[in-house]
Amino acid sequence: MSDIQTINALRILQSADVLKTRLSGEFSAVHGLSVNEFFLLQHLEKAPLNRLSRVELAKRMHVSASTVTRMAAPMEKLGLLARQVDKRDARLAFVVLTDAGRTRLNEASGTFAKQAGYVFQDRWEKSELKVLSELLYRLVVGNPANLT
Amino acid sequence: MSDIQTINALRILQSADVLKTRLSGEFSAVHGLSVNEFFLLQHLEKAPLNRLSRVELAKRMHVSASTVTRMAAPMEKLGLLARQVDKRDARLAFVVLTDAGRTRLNEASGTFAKQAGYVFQDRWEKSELKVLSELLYRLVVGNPANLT
DNA sequence: GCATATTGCTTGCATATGCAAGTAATATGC
DNA sequence: GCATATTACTTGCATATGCAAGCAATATGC
Repeated sequence: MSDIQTINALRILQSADVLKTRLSGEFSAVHGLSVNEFFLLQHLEKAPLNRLSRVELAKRMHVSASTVTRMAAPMEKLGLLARQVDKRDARLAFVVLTDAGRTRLNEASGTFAKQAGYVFQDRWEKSELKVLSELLYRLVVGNPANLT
Repeated sequence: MSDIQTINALRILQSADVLKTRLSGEFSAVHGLSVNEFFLLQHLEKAPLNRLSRVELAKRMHVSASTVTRMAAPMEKLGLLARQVDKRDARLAFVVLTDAGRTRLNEASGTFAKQAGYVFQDRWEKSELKVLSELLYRLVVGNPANLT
């Protein structure tokens, strides 16, 4: 447990755990969303036409296609998502963000920002947060999963 | 999707996903360990007497006590861990790192360092890695889960 | 010192997720 | 243009994990 790269990897993994733990509580309680469902909505909002095929969504979320199938079903029933079959290619079943989904996402984004604020406030200067974001950017840049 | 704190939180979560994906493949293939089992071994190695109660281990790993119970059982059978009941308090069942466990951990640590190297090399100067580690340190300092 | 509360661990049940197989649609090679 | 391969999605099964209940041991209040 020594070289700087190992330490950074460990700290990133642990920081993510801390963040996820903080988020998941309030997310399910206040918004009825899991953290992963929140990310699903975000990927759709960022996508052209607010829609993505299930396979593409799976890649961006770092989950399997079956997980997307199973996550989308209940969210469709709630009206947060819709299914849209492609006319040219009947295999494609897009997941589309509905207005209700966008509304829910906006509410949850507030919670996300609030929790991120708790975590970072008072321990980092604004300039340091900027440096941190730039260093982390190199880890996620080019990754289709990147939401920032 | 705007303020710097939100962006940093998102990037940390995504970076952790990238790292975990990279690690889990080689870990299970080469060492027969999941990433979480690797962390379990690390927590024990860092602990006094190389042992921790199940409850304490659960806290440090950010998992439930039942998960520790279930993770430890097969690792005990493999001889990587041992169970040690406290004489004073018969409720306490320590999880202890065995020599075989330490050996396995050392092998896996090499893999971890190698993968961390792949991720960070060529994209960060040594000095930047130092800055990154210091900024991340504030997220994990004081956390009993911190391994660095 | 006894009744009650708390603590540490385990187990049953529910949920989440991956993998592999299955199905249907489209693409490719000839 | 037909046979085969590939792609997109779904489903069955296995594993991982949390929560709540259960159990046993210890601590606490009186």
